[in-house]
Amino acid sequence: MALDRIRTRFAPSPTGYMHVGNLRTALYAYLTARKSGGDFLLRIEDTDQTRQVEGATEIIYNTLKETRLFWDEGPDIGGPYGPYVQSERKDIYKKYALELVDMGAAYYCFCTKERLEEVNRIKELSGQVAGYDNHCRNLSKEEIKANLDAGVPYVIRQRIPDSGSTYFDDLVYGRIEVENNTLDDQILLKADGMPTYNFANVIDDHLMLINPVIRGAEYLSSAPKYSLLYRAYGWEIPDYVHCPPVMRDAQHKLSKRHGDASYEDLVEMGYLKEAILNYIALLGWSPKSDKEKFTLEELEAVFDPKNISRSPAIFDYEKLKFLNGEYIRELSPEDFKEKAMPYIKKTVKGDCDFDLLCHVLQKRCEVLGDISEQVDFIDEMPEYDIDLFTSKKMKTNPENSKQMLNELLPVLEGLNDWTMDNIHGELFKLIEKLGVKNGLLLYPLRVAVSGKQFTPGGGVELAAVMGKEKTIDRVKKALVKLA
RNA sequence: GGCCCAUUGGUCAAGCGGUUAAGACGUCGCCCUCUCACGGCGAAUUCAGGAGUUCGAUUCUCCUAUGGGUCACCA
Repeated sequence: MALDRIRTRFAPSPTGYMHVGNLRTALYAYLTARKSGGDFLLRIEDTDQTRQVEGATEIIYNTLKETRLFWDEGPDIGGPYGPYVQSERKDIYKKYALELVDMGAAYYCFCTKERLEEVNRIKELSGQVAGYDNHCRNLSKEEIKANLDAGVPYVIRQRIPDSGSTYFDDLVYGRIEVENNTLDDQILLKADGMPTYNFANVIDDHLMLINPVIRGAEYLSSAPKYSLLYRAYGWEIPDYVHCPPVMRDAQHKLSKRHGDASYEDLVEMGYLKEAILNYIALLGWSPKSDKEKFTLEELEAVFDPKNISRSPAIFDYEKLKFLNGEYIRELSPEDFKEKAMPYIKKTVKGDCDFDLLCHVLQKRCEVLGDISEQVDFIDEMPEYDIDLFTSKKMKTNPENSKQMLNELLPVLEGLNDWTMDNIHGELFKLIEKLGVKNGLLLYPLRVAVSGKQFTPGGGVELAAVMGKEKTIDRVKKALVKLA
């Protein structure tokens, strides 16, 4: 349609958290704009006065900033088409609604909620489809004036043509056309003077020169009504990009209300922002190549809304984890340490070689949140059974473990410069002297020092991480246990 | 229920009339290895079903099934 400048918008309603599906929609809108050097704007849809949530807008700002989805126009930075908060645009909607009434494309409706409920109840009983019965469609001018003068509360409804059909074009779904008689005379302006989403989005998107309009697929079925509105005003109908939902499983959408993680939750669990963004970009969209790892900048270059999928995508934590692991492994040792330390500190209050610990941890960490448990043996020796010394693969058992521990204890005690290289050197000399396999000596050391089946790092590494005193102490205790 | 949309391995997906039906995650096996992991190699698993159209359908059409969305003074 309009081939002018690409302008997209992210228009969340402030609910108090960032939904993963919403974030993806924001991402797609952002990318679509950036790809073509267009504008990306932020608009807050807060027309439901009953659902105001304290601090909700801040969360939206923060999430977008954290993920580097910077906007060119928005409530905080302004812009030529403001205000960008719908509740501040009340007068604008009213003006346009009245204009519609004048044109005959909308009308005053004085029906009470009670009446509407009654109508729907009766319709349901008789097996009819719910919906407005057009009761106020043809009130006389006098009736309307009398009601208005008497201060009877009213809403303004869209007058849908009785016949004909309406279509719109979607970049991912193609052209969708429906019969007008399946459409309802929806409310445009509520009794409190606020517009409904169905009205506000049309006015705002037009006034803010938005094209294409990118949003969730739940609006697919109301889009024809919007076309009717655009047409009534003589405005150009924008192109649409409807994004399929992100699902928890085959039949449920991802939803915070049902316990699914929001963006903030994922971050708290220890997922990296870059990994989250990368993953959700791939949920319902795919590049024309095998490439899967993308920076935001790379996405900006290759993204094309035409490649968005038409079917719902199930959110797969396994894949997110994998991707997160990839991002973690790419971190510089310094960055990893900075991110990992808070999680390490949850279970390690004492001292140890944190640099070395981080070094061994980085390769074994998919989600930062797992770290706490991975290092929980460092401060305090866990209870363990001597069966742990038995490893078929290492050919160890409590008996030979005891032997080996007895062999390595004096070696460790005699070591003055407690570095990983030295420990490694001395122990391997011993291995050679004894003529045994590495594992036979080292596996028991690892168990003695950690009391765990799996640990980040082997015996030598753990000994180096924990220090001489603690290592020797634990080896001695293991010997007592094995006696 | 009406209307709209969708349907390729367990998951994300490529494909756009002729392919050995990519790739990734996950799973399994092997190698590496002082555990686990990382890394390397390999394997198994898919076109929802049925009619058409066509020399030929995963690709086009229709029907069925299944799933989703929507029918609010919520967005």
